[in-house]
Amino acid sequence: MPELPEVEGVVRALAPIAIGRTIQNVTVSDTVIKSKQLGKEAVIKGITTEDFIVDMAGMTIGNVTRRSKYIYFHLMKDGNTCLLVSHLGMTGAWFTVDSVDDITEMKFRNHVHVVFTLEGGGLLVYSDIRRFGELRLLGCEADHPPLLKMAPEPFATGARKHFLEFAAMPKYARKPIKEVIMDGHVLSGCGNIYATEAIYKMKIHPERTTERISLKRKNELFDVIVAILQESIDAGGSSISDYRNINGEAGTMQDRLKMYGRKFCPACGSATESMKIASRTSVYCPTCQK
DNA sequence: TGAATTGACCGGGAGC
DNA sequence: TGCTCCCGGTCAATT
Repeated sequence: MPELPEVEGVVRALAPIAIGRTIQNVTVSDTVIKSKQLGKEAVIKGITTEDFIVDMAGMTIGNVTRRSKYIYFHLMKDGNTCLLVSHLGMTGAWFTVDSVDDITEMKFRNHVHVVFTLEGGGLLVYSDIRRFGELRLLGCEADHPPLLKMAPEPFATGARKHFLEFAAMPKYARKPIKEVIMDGHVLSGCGNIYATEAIYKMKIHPERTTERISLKRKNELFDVIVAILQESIDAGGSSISDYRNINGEAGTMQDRLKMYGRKFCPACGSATESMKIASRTSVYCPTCQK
């Protein structure tokens, strides 16, 4: 599952290869074409497959950036700018290869859905096993309002203030803290893995409601989340399940996780327990987390 | 009007 | 071996 650190790794790997390149043509898998023909919004969102192919051809990639868990391809064509927004969903991955056959892992090679052929050679490939990811071609961010509602980047000035203000709002204050820190309107880019780790480090029970955590502790929690996200970026992300970086390589952060996916608490040895919070599995130590 | 819930999008893999 | 069902990030639609 790619979260913010994993997406950051993809962007850092993708940017130097993609910036300045022009897309010669685009091909879309039969699977996606058939789904779209059935009226489903499979991978390519908000536009027909035909229009996507026509519009993307001739685009020059001016920049590749990250916003929360989204990848933004800043594009130019005929003097106009636009934005290709990519979310990896559960199992999405980008590859830069000379041929699709160069994708070594079969489960990714078998689920290639969009191939951008670049002028001067080389392919930019989007693969997605479960097709939960999305590609959305926009004129600008404002064309897709949910993007404007995202909380500030956790590393940006103002993110702490935003987090504390939103966490104090009644609609969030009465919810479990784990649900609140995973909510992209409150805090950007903290998914289930890092939320699990952060509240474990803070010794906070996942069900504890936000209003029952002091302002001082909420400040500390924010610091812990930011530190964990940064640590994971430095470690190349966590390779849980189907995340791979641009070269199909795995990160090492999963080895540093203290609670996510653990059977026993590394601090006290208690058997961990799990429960559903906001329909996501929350693993916690019943002894340490109160 | 806003909040809460449900549905859509899926294949891998666990469990039986 | 083969079947069933759980899993989950996000948005949209519905209640």
